[in-house]
Parts: sequence; structure tokens; C-alpha cells
Amino acid sequence: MPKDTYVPCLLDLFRQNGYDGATLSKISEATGLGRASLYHHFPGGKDEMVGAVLDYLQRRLEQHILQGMDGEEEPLVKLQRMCDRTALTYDNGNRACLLATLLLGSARDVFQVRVQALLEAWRDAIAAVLIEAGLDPQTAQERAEDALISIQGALVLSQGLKKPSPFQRVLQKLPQELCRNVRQCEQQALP
Amino acid sequence: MPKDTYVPCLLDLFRQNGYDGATLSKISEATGLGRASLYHHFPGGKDEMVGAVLDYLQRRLEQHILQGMDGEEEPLVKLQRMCDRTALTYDNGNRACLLATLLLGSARDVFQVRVQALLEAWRDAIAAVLIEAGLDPQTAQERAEDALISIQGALVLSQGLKKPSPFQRVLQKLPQELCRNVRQCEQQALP
DNA sequence: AAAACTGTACCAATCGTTCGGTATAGTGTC
DNA sequence: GACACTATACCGAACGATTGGTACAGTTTT
Repeated sequence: MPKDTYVPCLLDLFRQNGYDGATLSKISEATGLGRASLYHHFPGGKDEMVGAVLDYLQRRLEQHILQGMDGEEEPLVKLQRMCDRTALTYDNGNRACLLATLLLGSARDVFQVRVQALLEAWRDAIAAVLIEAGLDPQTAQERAEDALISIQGALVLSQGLKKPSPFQRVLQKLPQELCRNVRQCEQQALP
Repeated sequence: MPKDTYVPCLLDLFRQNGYDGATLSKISEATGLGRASLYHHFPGGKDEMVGAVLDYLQRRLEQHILQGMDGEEEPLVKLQRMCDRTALTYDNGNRACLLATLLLGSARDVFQVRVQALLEAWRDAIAAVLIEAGLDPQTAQERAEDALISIQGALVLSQGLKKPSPFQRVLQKLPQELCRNVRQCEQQALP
């Protein structure tokens, strides 16, 4: 699919401008495609473009960030890798999150369901690791949600304070934080 | 100032639609004022409207959320009160945060400085309490930033999962979390 | 030749903004 | 008290520009 050429470009644009701010002129300029070409590839207009971006994000989440989360390694190793890839995805806190952007615009209702599905998939993958590590399901889910809260909040604050250090600090501590009071990770106690 | 009649209304509108999504038609409808009348009260147009809303938010932060943070009470009491008022402000997680909304739209650059100032004021007020409670300035500032991260992230996740429980859970634990390893709060250890 | 693609021109609708003007309520002058 | 004057609040109508989207003829690619 040649769509994948333009989708990362669209992702950047929607992330930086939001749904309303990403006008067709900007999209045309960013992709190098004329209006007609855009509507050839995405007959559904802006909504379909965002849909394609969300498809892309879903694939990236499953195949990159969450890859290996169901493997045989230690929980801490898996979560550490997930955090590393998350940091990479958000350019160490310099990139905003499209999901948050979509949730805070006027098109919120249109994409809420898909965004929710992505967040839940992410959360459930983390929770599964924690359950496998011995945590009860309730605690595991809450802790997984806390992880997403930390990531999303750190992205917002890093944008707001115009420095990536909050994001970096959060993601560095996150794996240990997720594994607190868990079997395999207890050897690393407080100094 | 009769502006204060319209500003809370504008706050709601910008929070729900973002800068680009809040069109003058919507603003006109929401305030009950004609398009032209809006330019009587806010000659600077949308930018001035957002500016007025940020003025309003600054006053609310200083006089409501952070009120009493420099008083004589125990740190835990002050932080508990701040969290209660924060929960009230965001309707227990059902309202989004305008600051985050502005940071994630196309008008990001226009308001970044003012948003940053508000976040820093909030952070510094929390940090001051923690320093007074015996924490070193570096740790206090980081922990205060962590608090804002939790709040902002919880708001995003509550929006995304369409349930307020993450926000409520975070804000309930936050005061204790902020006071961990601090003099006056240590009596409340884990059960 | 068929299919995929694109540039040009165009559309109605809406965008943020401005203009000209109308009430209403004072305020000072005589 | 009648008068001219001013300030504030508000609105209908229109401005030029841009919005998201389409029609269609042409060009590439296969």
C-alpha cells in the first residue's frame, strides 16, 4: 500500500495541529499531494485520513511498542523494553501524542471509540505482564492505567514546560515503578 | 467588569473545542452575543478571548486552588485541600484541562508562554510546601512536577477511557504520595 | 487499452473580521 | 427640565479569504 508513504506525514501534521488545525492546504503542502490526489487516496476526506493514521498507530503499537510483551522474558525486562520504545516513539518527550490531541479537539466524539480501543489495548498489554508476574487483575489494571497516566501526563507537561526532562524522568523510573511489590523485581530495593 | 459574565462561558467552549474548533459562530451562540458584539468586548478577536480566559484561570489558580498554600497548617492538610479543589475544578475528571487543550492545538506557539507560566506557578506552589516540609528543593520540584503529570495524565486518560475513575483514584492518592518520606506525614504508613 | 493517478478549475459554505448604524443610559450645559 | 453630547452595548450585513470537497480532462503507469 502506497498509503504508508503519506500516513506518517499525516500523523505528524495531525499531532502538531489537531484535527481542526490540520487544514487541507497544510495537508496538501505537507504531503506534496494536490487536493484531487488526496481525495483519490482518501475518498472519505479528513476523517478517513485520521482513520488511516489510527490504523497505522494501532499497527505500530502492536508490532513495535508491545512486541514481545507476551514472551518468556522477565516482566521487568519486557516493561523496560516497552518504555524504551515508548520514549523512542515520542522522541524523548519532544513529540505530542496524537491520541491526546484527538481527545481534546472538537472532533473528540468522532474518534473517541477508536482512541479508547487503542488506550485499552495498551493498558491491557501492560496489565497482562503484571498479572503474569503475580499481581491480582484489579491491581494490575490500575497500575497499568497509572503507567499510561504517567506517560500522557509527562507528555503534556513536557510540552507545557518546553523541556523534555519530565518525560525522561518518568520513563526512566516507570519500569521499576510498575514492578514494585512483585516477585522477580524485589531484589532492587531502595538504597 | 461584565467580561466575567462571558469568560466562564468561553472557558467551557475553548476547553471542549480547542482553539481552532471554537469558531465565532459557536462562540456567538454560546455567549448569546452577536459576532460583532464579541469584537466590542474583545477587540483582539479570538486571541484576546483566550487571553481573558487565561487571566481568569490565573486568578482561579491563585485565589482558589492554591489559596492557603502559604499558611501555617501541616503540609498534608494543605495538599489535601489543593487536591480537593482540583477535583472540583475538573468536575471529578469529567472536564478536560484548557491548558492541555491549548498545548495540543495549532495555536500552541501563541499561548505556550502563558500556559507555561501557569504550570510553573502551580508547580512552584506545591514545591514550596514540600520544601517547607523538609524536602530538598531539587526533589521537591521534581515531585511537584510529578503531581502535575499525574493530574494532566489522569485527565487525558479519563477522557480517553470515558470514565472518571482514573482521575478520582489519582487525586485520592496524591496527597499521601506527595508527602512520602516527609516528616509530618510518616505516621500514616502502609497497613 | 485499462487503471491509477494528478493538475486545474471550481463550488457552496464558513471562516475571522470589520463597517455602519441603533438603541439605551448617563453627563454636563444652559 | 430641556438640550446636546458621549460612552457603552449591541446587531445586521457584508468583507475578503479560506474552508472541505468535487468535476473533469489529462497524464502516467501497467
